[in-house]
Amino acid sequence: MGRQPCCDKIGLKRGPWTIEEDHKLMNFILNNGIHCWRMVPKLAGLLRCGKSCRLRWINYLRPDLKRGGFTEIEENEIMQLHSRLGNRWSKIAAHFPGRTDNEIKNHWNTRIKKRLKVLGLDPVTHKPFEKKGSNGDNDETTVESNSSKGQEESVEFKSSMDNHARRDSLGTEEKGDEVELITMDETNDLLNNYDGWWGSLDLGYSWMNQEANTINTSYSSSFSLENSSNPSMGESPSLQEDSIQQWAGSVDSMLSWDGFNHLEQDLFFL
DNA sequence: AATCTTGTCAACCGCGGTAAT
DNA sequence: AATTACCGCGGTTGACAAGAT
Repeated sequence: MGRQPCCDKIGLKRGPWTIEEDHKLMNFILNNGIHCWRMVPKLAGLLRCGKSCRLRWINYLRPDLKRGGFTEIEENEIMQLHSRLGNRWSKIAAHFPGRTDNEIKNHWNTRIKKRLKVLGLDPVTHKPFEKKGSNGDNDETTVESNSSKGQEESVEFKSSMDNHARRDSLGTEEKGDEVELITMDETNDLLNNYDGWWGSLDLGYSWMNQEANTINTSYSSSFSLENSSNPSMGESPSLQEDSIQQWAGSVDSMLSWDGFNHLEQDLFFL
């Protein structure tokens, strides 16, 4: 019955991608576009599953990717969007051309989340923590302004994040996807708080982000495309041919993506 | 200098919705 | 209509690097 299996999954390579594999995948997509991910590894001569190829393309090889650290503006926007959308990273990423959901998710989990905690804000609800006891451990709950409604909202939000089905029941419209976590007044307070604590957080942060911004800008000017949408399923390869060829030229001139990445990181932390 | 701890991020896993048969 | 695979998403893991001891 049903469909044919995409691959037998036997003898498929896993783990980090090599430069050679990257080039094979890039060359294939540049020449053929993407019509069906399950066919990509076969046609490109890769011992990977289509899923792995898709992930590698989206998160690393895509020509319109914006690399480097997040700017303060971007981080603020991520927090604002997260307060509205929750952990729907793909929705959040849609607001940041050149950024991947994985990148934003990682940044959230490794940086922003911790900063919120340091400031006594619950990364899930974006509201202040209330210490349950005086033992100083992480046993924290969220303050809900003595509002039972607020408690319900908080609980609902948490469960909604755990329930995948809910995310799709909200509809495809952007507005429909937004979780009503907090009221508009609360949102304004939240944004004001963000402005306040971002300004006072760490003194070195602003210049660090400026550095990152500079690098991002210079990188983007070299590699970003006028049309930032990536060649995707069902899209004609010719749509972005010029841009992609331009990008491909740039890629070929690099020793490797990894090499460039490390160079960029070195510059970033100078 | 060696070891341990912490931070970062690429890649994988598993799930739900959708499409193909 | 039922079954099965594909796609996209979010959660999690593990390798590596950097910093601390």
